[in-house]
Amino acid sequence: MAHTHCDVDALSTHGRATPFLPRRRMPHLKEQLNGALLAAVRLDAVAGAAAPLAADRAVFGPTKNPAHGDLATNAAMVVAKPLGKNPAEVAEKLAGQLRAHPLIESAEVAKPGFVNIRLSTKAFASILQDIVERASTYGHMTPNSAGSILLEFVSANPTGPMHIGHCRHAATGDSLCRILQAAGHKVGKEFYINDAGVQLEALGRSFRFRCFEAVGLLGPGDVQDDGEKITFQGETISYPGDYLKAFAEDFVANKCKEEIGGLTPSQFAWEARNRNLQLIVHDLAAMGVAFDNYVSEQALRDSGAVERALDALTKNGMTYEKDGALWLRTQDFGDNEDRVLRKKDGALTYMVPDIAYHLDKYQRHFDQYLNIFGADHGGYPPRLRAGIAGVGEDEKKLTVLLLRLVFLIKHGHRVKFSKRAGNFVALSDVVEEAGADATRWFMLCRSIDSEFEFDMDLATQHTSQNPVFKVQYAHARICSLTQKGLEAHILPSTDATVAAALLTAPIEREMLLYIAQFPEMIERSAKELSVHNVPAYVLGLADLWNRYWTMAKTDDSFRVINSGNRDLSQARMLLANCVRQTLANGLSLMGITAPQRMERDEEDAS
RNA sequence: GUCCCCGUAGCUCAGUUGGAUAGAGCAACUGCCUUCUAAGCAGUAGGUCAGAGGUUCGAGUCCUCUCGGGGAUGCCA
Repeated sequence: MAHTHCDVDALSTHGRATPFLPRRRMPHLKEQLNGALLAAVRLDAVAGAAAPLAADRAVFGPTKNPAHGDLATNAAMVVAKPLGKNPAEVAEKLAGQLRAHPLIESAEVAKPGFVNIRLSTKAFASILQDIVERASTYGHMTPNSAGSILLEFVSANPTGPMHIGHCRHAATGDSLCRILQAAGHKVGKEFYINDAGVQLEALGRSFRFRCFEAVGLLGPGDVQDDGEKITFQGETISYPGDYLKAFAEDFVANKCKEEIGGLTPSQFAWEARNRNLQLIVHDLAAMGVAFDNYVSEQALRDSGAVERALDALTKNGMTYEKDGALWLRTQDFGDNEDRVLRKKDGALTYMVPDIAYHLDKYQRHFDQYLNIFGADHGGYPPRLRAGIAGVGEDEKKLTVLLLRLVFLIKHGHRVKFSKRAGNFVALSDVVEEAGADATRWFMLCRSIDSEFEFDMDLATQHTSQNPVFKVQYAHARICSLTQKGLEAHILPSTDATVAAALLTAPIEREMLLYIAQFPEMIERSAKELSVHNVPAYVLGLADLWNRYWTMAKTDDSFRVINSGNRDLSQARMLLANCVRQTLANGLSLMGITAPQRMERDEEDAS
């Protein structure tokens, strides 16, 4: 497992039938074939006693070479060794069994012991039929057929606007939610607001300074500004960015000096907090991301949850006193050393509210808890686990994904940013410049374990080979084709079996096999908690469609409409619609629109 | 020091619990629009999968070691 997270297996509950739940749907093609494979291996004539050894490793997989058929299995090789038999012999027996299966046209043995199969017309028909019947839910499990998950992501501090890093978090979290929902999980999206403690006090000081500045309350010697750092009445202004100036000017607009001067520090802090939060919600909305729930740290503190968590930790013996401080045994959960919960001076560390928050999550009884943190928070997971276990909950239900950094590339160079100077690449700027669709695409297309360079010059290209537009274009083309078909009275075939029998061109078979893999792709993404497979998948499908499309440019016999054969035209129209549906479903997993039309800009065309 | 992640084409990165001849996008070169949208397609070129051992029918993938890059290791949050 490549990811920086733990207990992935605990999340992979899909694909395994839960006894109390009905089977969510008919098994898809690959599941049926794998089932048939295992049944065949289990026969005494094939592997018999060795079959259990094959249960995990023997599967059908796609072939890279068309000469190897539609699908291939390694089952014979897996099983031959423990049986002490020749893989080719086992493969021959296995192939003999598989040939009898209605979804299998032919089964042949190849070199070391592969069994290569070709699918029957019935199998190809079932692919088409499945998509027609399931439409926008094709590839999905029945909703809520798998465990519930509370997914926390972004949780940006309400101290300023969101930057490009949050962008990746937002896109990843939202897409992961969609993938997990498609895999049958019930998912809650949650945002934790760090609106208490020293951070918020610092925000209040900064905002108070800007308000005083805006209303003309600054006294002589109040402000020191050496270009690097601003201090106000001897205290550092931690958030010097212009956004607080704008908030301040708006806030003081209808207020007199006395009114401003009479406000308490916490009133300033809360005012700034509210305005920042509003900005965050607004920025997220621009990306199409919305949360189901926002949890305020301050509200948790007010409710007494923090004290309760601390009490639980001490009561359960997960803590000890040393050097006048209270420590948590985080080493038991992989930490290098134990961590302090209550400092010598009596103040609690940030860990306690965080643990209280997680206790609050657990009290809402989800099956799993999933957090997306920045990779710079790599120290968190062991501490959180220790805390969760310490309050008597099952820390194995927590999975933490660590998401790596994003760098913005403009004109071929990394854009430098410094939080100190208050200049950073704002999420809103990225979305405004590249659009929500392209932004989401690029934020999703890399494994979360890789740092990634967001190339603005590529993302904003509408004229060149921008992958987002390529996929959307393929979708729009099929919509356009369907429209043309309507005008020509060529409707998608309603008989999948007839259609499948006519769709015999290699590229057509390739497309059918490809769209048949969509459900597996979702399952795999949900199991691995990864998002980057989705863009890769839809791009691959768009490529296939575009290739098919262009073939008709030079060979009329590949045209969908006017192919000279009405049944064939209708069969191809059905295939086109199934490809379109799969593209749309894939884009939907990323939260990217699937446009019906794409008009070419005059500017872009030049 | 310890732990985690990364190292694959000129660049950015995929590579499905170990499978057959290692892929995509961008960049480069050559072709293809009287036709269902050329925001497209075909072809060419580009690789000691960081390195060395090991495991086996079979390794980019698993194990060990080495070398590089990044992150985590506060009584900060």
